[in-house]
Amino acid sequence: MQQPTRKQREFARREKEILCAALHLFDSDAWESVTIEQIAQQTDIGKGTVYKHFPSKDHIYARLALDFYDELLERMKAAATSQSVEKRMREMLQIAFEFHLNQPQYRRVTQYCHRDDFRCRVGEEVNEEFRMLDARFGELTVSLIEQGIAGGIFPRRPAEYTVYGLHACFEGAMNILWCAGNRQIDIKIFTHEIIEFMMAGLVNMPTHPVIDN
Amino acid sequence: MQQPTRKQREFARREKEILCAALHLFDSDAWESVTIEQIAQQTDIGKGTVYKHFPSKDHIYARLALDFYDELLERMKAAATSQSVEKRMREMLQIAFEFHLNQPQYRRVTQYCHRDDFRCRVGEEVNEEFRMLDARFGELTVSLIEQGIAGGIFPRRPAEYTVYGLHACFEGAMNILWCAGNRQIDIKIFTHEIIEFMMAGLVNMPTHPVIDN
DNA sequence: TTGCTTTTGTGACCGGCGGTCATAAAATAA
DNA sequence: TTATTTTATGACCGCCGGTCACAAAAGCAA
Repeated sequence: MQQPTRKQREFARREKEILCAALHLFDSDAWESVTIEQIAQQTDIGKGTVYKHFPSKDHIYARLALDFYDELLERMKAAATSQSVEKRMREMLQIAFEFHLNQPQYRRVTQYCHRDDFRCRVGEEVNEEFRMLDARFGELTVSLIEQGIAGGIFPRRPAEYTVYGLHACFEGAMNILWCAGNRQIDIKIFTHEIIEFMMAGLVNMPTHPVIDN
Repeated sequence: MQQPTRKQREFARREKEILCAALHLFDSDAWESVTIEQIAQQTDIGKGTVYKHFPSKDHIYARLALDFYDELLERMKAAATSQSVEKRMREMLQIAFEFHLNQPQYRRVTQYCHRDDFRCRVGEEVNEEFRMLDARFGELTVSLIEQGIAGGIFPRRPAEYTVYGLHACFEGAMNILWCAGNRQIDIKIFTHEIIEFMMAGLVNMPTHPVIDN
């Protein structure tokens, strides 16, 4: 495989600049009103050049979200190592919360990109990237839940069902944090409460009555 | 206070027709592309007439969501009556899920109206209605949690913290249900799992160490 | 270095939309 | 029936996503 040419490197560098400019501009309540023209001006290129890099505005959102989740997944994988299953689960949840909270500029693109009408619009190729990401997040969590079940810490039930509660709670918590607006929520108390709630749910759900082994 | 005049009744009737037409049109992935012109045509009125009823398109979304939540709140209040606290909590959660799932046409306007950038745009009067609704939902849930704490069913902790977990989990669950798209989720299993998860979390969270009585 | 060809960047343009407003249509009062 | 007031309306405006004809830059051969 050949090294990228100087022109290809220049193209890639400019694409990163577009994404940086976009993310910076999206970091406000007016994120949906940000125009392609504004992104082009902030990147110091022509408007038509943006379309050389991205088929549509939605693809800019998608790329930003995919890059964000790619890195979150790596961080969570790197953390799930040495301690007990329960500690690893807490640590993974903590990392997930902190990763979101430390990069609030991504909040709108990540929320927007969850929507299935959005995913319809961006087409099959980008959708496949999202599905693969979802699958890898699922694998990571299900695997840890299954280790917990095997170790007797979590109740015996299908891990792919148990993950529903974790997933719902995490996503809802992020929505609440981002939608808090001017309502005063102590973020540390909130995330602590949510993690305790999740762990209490995870550990104490009733054993699934239909497991046959 | 005078009875509304025939003209005022006619105006109110037409406003309900506009909302019905809008809801019907919003019930697809293309909901954001629905135009005021289309709503006007479906209602058999002129485009300018829509603006006699609603200051902006966002106000149409807002009114639909407010009406939806008003009715949900009444249903949940009516249910929280006779049984044990735990049964009442389960019943309230069940009602909340069923109410959403039985009226999927509201899914997009309800999700959209949670966003704080949306709430900034619709102005203070509509925002106040949303805040009052949020407060009433909070009161209903906190009150039931406090009854559970007093009855020894739920751990002693500030109810306004405990509600965080419930709130996050419910909101996240609805997001997942609506965003499932073509992914196959068995809705009955999913909602059952989520309610079990919530109840397990609610009942088993550690007692809050800083309560002083 | 020059001239020709190819590649790439660009901003004028197009079609469509939210929202406005001048005016037509309808309602009311005398 | 006529004049006045009220209300509905759709042409219009400004703006935006996305396109494309062409200008500018890059590459190549002589």
